[in-house]
Amino acid sequence: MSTSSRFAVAVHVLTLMAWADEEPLKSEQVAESVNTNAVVIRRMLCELAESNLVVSQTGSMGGSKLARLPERITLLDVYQAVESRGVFALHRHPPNPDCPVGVNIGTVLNDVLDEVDSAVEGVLANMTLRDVVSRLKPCVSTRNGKNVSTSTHAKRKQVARVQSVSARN
Amino acid sequence: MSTSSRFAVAVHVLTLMAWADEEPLKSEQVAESVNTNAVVIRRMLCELAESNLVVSQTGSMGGSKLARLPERITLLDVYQAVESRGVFALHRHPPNPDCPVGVNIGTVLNDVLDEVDSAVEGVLANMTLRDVVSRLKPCVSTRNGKNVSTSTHAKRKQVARVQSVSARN
DNA sequence: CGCAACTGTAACTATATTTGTTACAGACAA
DNA sequence: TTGTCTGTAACAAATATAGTTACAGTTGCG
Repeated sequence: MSTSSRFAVAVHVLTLMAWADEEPLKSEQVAESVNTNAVVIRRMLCELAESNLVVSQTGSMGGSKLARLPERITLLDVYQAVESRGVFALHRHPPNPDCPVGVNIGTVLNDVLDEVDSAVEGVLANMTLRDVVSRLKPCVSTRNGKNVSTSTHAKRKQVARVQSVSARN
Repeated sequence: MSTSSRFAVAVHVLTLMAWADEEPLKSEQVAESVNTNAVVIRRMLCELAESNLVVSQTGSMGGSKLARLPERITLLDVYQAVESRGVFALHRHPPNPDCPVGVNIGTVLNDVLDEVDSAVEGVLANMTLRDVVSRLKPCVSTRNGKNVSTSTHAKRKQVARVQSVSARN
């Protein structure tokens, strides 16, 4: 369904910043954790900055940090900052207006899709970045020593997620 | 987010069949209402048949119809038949396992994304094809005379949906 | 000042996924 | 046995996301 990992990456990025506390992070550092190119991160940081979730500083000693405390950033904020469209799309081309079903199905579908979107938003509104960090902490052993390598990319339930298995060059 | 209209088209197709009652519809007829190519429809009908939502018959006088009554087909059935992945995707490439956040964010995200998926499924499970048809009927004037051309493809809320405005060739 | 370290952004390329098309084998009713 | 359909392969087109290179503009500091 979704072919984009924008939400996942955005949460990852902001979690890094919450984890780093007030220390500004450089796009290069973030890119290393996310395992992607720094420009990809900077692009996303711009979007997050437009939604006032992060603040960035240019120049030497620059970097980005959260614009407010992690408990004041919900995953809904993140979602709205980086995903422009709703969960489902309507027809690529408008259906046939001469068909009694075709002419009206869009209206009905819109209602359904709005309900779906609201449900998603409801879930995301109930979790903050602070919650994410809390859920993260217990995994990272006791903060000293090396971290226990829990199987991160386990498949969720039986649904196949878009997730490349390939290691990078 | 979703770049696919599979769910919308599938609901459209099945609604046509519910509307047609027991009369088998030809892929060509369905394609005309959906405003696409008949092969696209046949492909989707195969998926719907695999999930036992429709039955098709080859040969002359063939066509497809619902495999059971519209009130016994939920939109969740439709969703599961045509959308293979969950609402959000994880990272394309696994995050850096040497980073305390990177190594664990996947686990946390999986939990969140599962919650989202469940919410979506909950909404879809509560609506049947029969409901869709009922919501459709009031729009189609009184079944005689010409249908009132309600603005079908209105944008939902303020979110931009993937929806081409272009008329076809 | 002038350099070095960063961000912001444009312009591409590479990948992935969905949709549209043409073509044809096989099923089936009359 | 012929004409009408479905099933499906094979491929082109369209769309969207992600990755890359390049460079202008900011900022801190010697």
